[in-house]
Amino acid sequence: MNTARQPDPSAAPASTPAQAQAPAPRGAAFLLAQIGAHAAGRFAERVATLGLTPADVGLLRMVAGQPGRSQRALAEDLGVVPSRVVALIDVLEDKRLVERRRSAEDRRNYELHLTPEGRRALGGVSRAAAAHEDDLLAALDPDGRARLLELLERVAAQQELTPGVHPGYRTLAKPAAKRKD
Amino acid sequence: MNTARQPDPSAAPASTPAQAQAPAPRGAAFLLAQIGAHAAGRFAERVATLGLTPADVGLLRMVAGQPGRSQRALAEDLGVVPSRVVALIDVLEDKRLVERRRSAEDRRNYELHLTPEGRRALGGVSRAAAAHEDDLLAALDPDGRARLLELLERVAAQQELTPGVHPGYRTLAKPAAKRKD
DNA sequence: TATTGTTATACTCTATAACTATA
DNA sequence: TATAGTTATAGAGTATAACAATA
Repeated sequence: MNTARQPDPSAAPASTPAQAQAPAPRGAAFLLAQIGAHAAGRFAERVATLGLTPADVGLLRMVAGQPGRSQRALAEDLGVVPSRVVALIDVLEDKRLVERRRSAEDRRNYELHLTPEGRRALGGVSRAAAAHEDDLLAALDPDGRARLLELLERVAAQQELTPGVHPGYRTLAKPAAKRKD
Repeated sequence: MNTARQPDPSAAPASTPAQAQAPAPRGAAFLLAQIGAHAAGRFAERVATLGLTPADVGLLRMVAGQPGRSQRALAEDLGVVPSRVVALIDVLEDKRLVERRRSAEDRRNYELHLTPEGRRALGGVSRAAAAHEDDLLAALDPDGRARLLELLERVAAQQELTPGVHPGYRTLAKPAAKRKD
């Protein structure tokens, strides 16, 4: 679906002083953000063919990894407000991928479990993720991929990123400069 | 901020096939998306202290790199609709960072230029970006950073990502599964 | 008639806060 | 009174499409 894409280098600027300042950021941080957004977008396209959003996938994985958690616990892990988990789980329950079971111990909360269909869906996701990985890293041979993985793992650990949870659930860019005129 | 974190293997589902399937994605593609979103968020926080959003920064850089472009040309480069560029430039013009000048050749369009203040702001952004890079890659020594950069550049090139433009302007996650019930 | 830029409108997503049911 | 979950409401952000000025 995303077709138009040529950078159009024909319209190159001749000689601008600002050109020397910040024409295009070429640091690793920028590349990480750029490639990361690209990767997220491509992954979203892939799982969309399975009828899922990236958020759905994250929830499915979380429920699969820790069955029986409450919605509130999930909300905390994801860094979102409980009401949002309601909507997310509603979708998955409508699709019969996740089940709400009233807790016997404390009947206020639910225990979330995957249905057999949910497990099947997660299998499809795994295949999509593998294909995604392969496409995204097509530029690198197995050795290059291993080196990249190792470097990324070090960065993620130092930045204290929760394994398996990416911050796409929280609102990223906050208001920044709220002008009052 | 995210405190609770134990995977709680005690609650292990004994024999759930899904557990072996996808508890937490640990591939490079996922890490790229995770770290990328994290990096984007941190960068947004930094430039917010300068009164700018990441979108503002991208526009400023683009105008600096190729002064005199029209809004429509910018819209095409960014992959957004022209009406959005109006709003983006409005903000920058209100802040006196960018100037609209009527083109003499074709009075329908504007030529966009940075003001001196705009150049100053971009200098601040460069400093913020450098600090950001340093913080983000604190886990790596200069050699590790160089290796990471080289790997990322190869991936970006193969994926045909436009240098200096990240896809944060377009709507990323599309509706996916629009149910009709 | 075609094109640049603008404005008006609608839609989607998300958080806030009030509400219910259990404890 | 406190907590898990739900619902209602409002706000921000964005695309679509109609519009004005110029070519």
